[in-house]
Amino acid sequence: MQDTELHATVGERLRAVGQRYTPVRRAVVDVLVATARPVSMVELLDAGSGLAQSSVYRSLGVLEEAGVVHRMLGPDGLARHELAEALTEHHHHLVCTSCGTVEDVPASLRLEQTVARAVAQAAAATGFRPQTHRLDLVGVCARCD
Amino acid sequence: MQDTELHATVGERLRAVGQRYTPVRRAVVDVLVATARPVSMVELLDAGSGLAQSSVYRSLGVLEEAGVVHRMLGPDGLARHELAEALTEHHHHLVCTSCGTVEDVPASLRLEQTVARAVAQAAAATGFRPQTHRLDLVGVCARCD
DNA sequence: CTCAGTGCAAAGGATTTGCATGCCG
DNA sequence: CGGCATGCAAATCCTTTGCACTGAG
Repeated sequence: MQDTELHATVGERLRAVGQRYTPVRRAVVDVLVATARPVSMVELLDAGSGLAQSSVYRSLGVLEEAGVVHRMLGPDGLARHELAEALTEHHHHLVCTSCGTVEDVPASLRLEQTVARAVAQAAAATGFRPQTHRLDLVGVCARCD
Repeated sequence: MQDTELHATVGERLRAVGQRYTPVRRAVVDVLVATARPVSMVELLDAGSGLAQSSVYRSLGVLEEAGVVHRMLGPDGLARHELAEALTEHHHHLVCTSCGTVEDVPASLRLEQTVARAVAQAAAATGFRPQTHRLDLVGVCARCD
């Protein structure tokens, strides 16, 4: 997706939930687009020049409600944010237990099909209503190894 | 695994890392065994009669280092602990976005094989050294639905 | 003018740590 | 005896919230 198009989509989604696409929110989205992996608050504050911490937290909250960003928790317990899959594509994570970094890895079709089957099975057996799934590969990244 | 046997194994693992199997640690393990799903700190403190919060945190830390318990973070950002898979068996999680509860679901052989393939692929492509993986099905549990 | 967005500072909440005590080895 | 485990309380750290200011509509 082109950046221009993406920003337009983000704007639409925000308006859809009665929110505006403000400078801070745009700055946050820009960082997320540029990084293309779940980023921590520290990274966001470093990258987005001069943003107030609370504003970033609030922007992320709004963007999350709008379905634009997705929040996850890294192995260190710190929150990480990335663009929602609706704006990127379904992927999984390589979680480094050494440095805490989380990288994206594209999902394979075959794997997804199998997961879908497992999901359906679990749902049928337990009454659980699945919404999405997460597959994280936990280990040590090339840089720490 | 029998409880007796399990406690013996836990004791061994602790000694292997130069730690003792103390009353508090045993109490914590007892709760984890009885619950058979990731439990929050609150649940641990409620279940384990009269344990000091800090002691439980410290015990969990030691047990984690010994490879006896596994720590994860629920959708609410609160830590949850369960027995490590070496002491139970490989399984996945049903994560309820409504109440934050995490339930276990056994892993299917077929799924595991596919995942293993995906893991190997990712490792080869990125230099990532995988140690384990997590598959969480996120949705709403039967009780909240 | 009105109201949402922003920044700063203070509050909140889970987790960690310092320190004194008690127990096991 | 010596050292680790424990409990209590204080300290940390990430995150959230209160409040006043600013800018867009």
